[in-house]
Amino acid sequence: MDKILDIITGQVQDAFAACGYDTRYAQAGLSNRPDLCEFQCNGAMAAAKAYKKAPIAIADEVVERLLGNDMFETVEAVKPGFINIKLDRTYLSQYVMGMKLADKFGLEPVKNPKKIVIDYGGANVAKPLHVGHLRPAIIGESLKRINRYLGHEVIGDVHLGDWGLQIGLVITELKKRRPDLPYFDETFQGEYPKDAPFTVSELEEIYPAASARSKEDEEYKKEALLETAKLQRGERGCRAIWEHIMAVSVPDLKKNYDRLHVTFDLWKKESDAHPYIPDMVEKMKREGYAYESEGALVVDVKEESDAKELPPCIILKSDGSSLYATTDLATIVEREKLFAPNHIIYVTDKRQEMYFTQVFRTAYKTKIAGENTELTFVGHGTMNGRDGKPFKTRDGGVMRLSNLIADVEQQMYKKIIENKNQASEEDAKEIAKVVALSAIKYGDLSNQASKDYVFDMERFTSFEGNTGPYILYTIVRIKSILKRYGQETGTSDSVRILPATGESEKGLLLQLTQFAPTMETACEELAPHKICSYIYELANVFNKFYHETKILSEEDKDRQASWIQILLLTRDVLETCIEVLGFEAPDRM
RNA sequence: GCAGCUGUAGCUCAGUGGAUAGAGCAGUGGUUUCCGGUACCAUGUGCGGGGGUUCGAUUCCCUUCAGCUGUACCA
Repeated sequence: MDKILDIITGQVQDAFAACGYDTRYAQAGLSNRPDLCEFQCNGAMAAAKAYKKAPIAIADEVVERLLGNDMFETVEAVKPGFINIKLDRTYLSQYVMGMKLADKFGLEPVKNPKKIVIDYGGANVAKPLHVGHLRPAIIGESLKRINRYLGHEVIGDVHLGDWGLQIGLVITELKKRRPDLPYFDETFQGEYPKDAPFTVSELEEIYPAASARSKEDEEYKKEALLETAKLQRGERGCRAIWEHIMAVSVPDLKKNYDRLHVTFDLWKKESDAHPYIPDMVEKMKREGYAYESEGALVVDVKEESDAKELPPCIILKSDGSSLYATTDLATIVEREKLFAPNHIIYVTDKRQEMYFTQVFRTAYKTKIAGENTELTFVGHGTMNGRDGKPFKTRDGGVMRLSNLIADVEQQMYKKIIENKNQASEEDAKEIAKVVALSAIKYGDLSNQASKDYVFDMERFTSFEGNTGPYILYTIVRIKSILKRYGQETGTSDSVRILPATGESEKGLLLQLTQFAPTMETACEELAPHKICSYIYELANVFNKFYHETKILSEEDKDRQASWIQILLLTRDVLETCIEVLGFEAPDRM
């Protein structure tokens, strides 16, 4: 379906053209003065200079042409030169009916579907997921769903960190604690044990301990670097420990991501890029891109236009081992080979922006990434506590993701129990999980990804205000009415939407028409928060309508049936939106 | 030092080259038979400061102040 704004703009363009004005002045937009109109065109003011006429005179001429167009209820020129438009109610109701019958509510699939890889895990094996992993997971998941909804082919990749220093640290610490293990005996020739010498929780304790010690103890850190290099060279004992770490850690990570309804199509990891490294490095050297500097192998990425000094991109450390950039670049090699994507999107902390600038430039310069492979960095801000500082536990430690989720679920459970709407305690627990997820995800996604935000448990779990639970509440309320009415699905032959009578009803219909443009914008700008503000508005305008309209007791059955259709559409649009945001609504709460 | 980001109401956040800059929370006061009142309605001396471009700037440019972040072998 054509978008309503495009249709209006088309009409206005015709009018501009008929008056002898350039149609580029005819762009219509949503009104920023809802008290005056629904749509507006400001082009007369811009045109005034070019045509040396008073803006209001131009607006008057154009309006003259638009009067009598049955698409519009009113069209008027207002000083200094605004053209204000209200949509005809019959036209609007027909348009909304069209939305209801169309696939995806009339959203046109993208003309050129792209193959997109989204890299948004950022999790490291051997480390539990903590609150810092929340944002990339939530944002990336939503970007994946949005792009997919628009018709792109999207591959979500967790891209685990399993090849860096953190593994060396774990090996080193394990060696200190259990020197007797066969992995550390270089003369050992037999088979290593099948079971890991640690559990998940032990592993989760080992890493932080090792990390802390390496910051104080130079020798210890050197050893860890050595072990990392050994692992990357494929040394048997290190390799075996690495396998144990993977076996213990990956299922646990999956479990935690599942809990967030974050799913990946690929569980690739840094080590998967390892086989591509030698050839890649060789090629960079051969073609003259890479050279040795201060012992390391680097590629220059400076450009004339740079306002600041950009350090070269380090391809290999001076000890010959690979690092973050090595595997990221080799991963691009792999992705080009396996998928030949049009676009790779990285969702990580915004503090890594400069690093990704280096990697992207290196990738293009060395032709690892083709000219048609777009590389995009989506940097997200930090989740802070109420004090405005990075979110911590009460004693100042790093908050585990699972604990955070459990806290929110607990909070929701308390609220839901108070309602006494649930059949059983079991139901209440299930519902609490669903609502808690909406609180966490909506709380995150309703902020611009690039900005820091404050995680406020009280606010996010509230059923009032701009929150996930409020959105869910609205959906549940609609479902409840539909259930009582006895129609929870719409069949195409029953769709009849009458022209709106009240203002709140018209407002609801108008808001519904903005579904497609909102989705498109959110996709283009990689901005899930725009969907949040859209559904928040939609929920508001629905609740206003609901409050003014007694649906179930309406005696005019045609009118009532029409309202039911609007309710069905509103419910479906809301549910589609939260689906692409990455959460769902219960049937009651 | 250099570079980048941020600065909007008491708090948390939207927003746009245009007409009176919006929400939520908190506060206050309301809402005939309530389809879920976890709702709805009313109520607000705010775009860090200063220049510039423009018919028009919170939005674009310059400058200045404040906070945060980054700045070669961590990821």
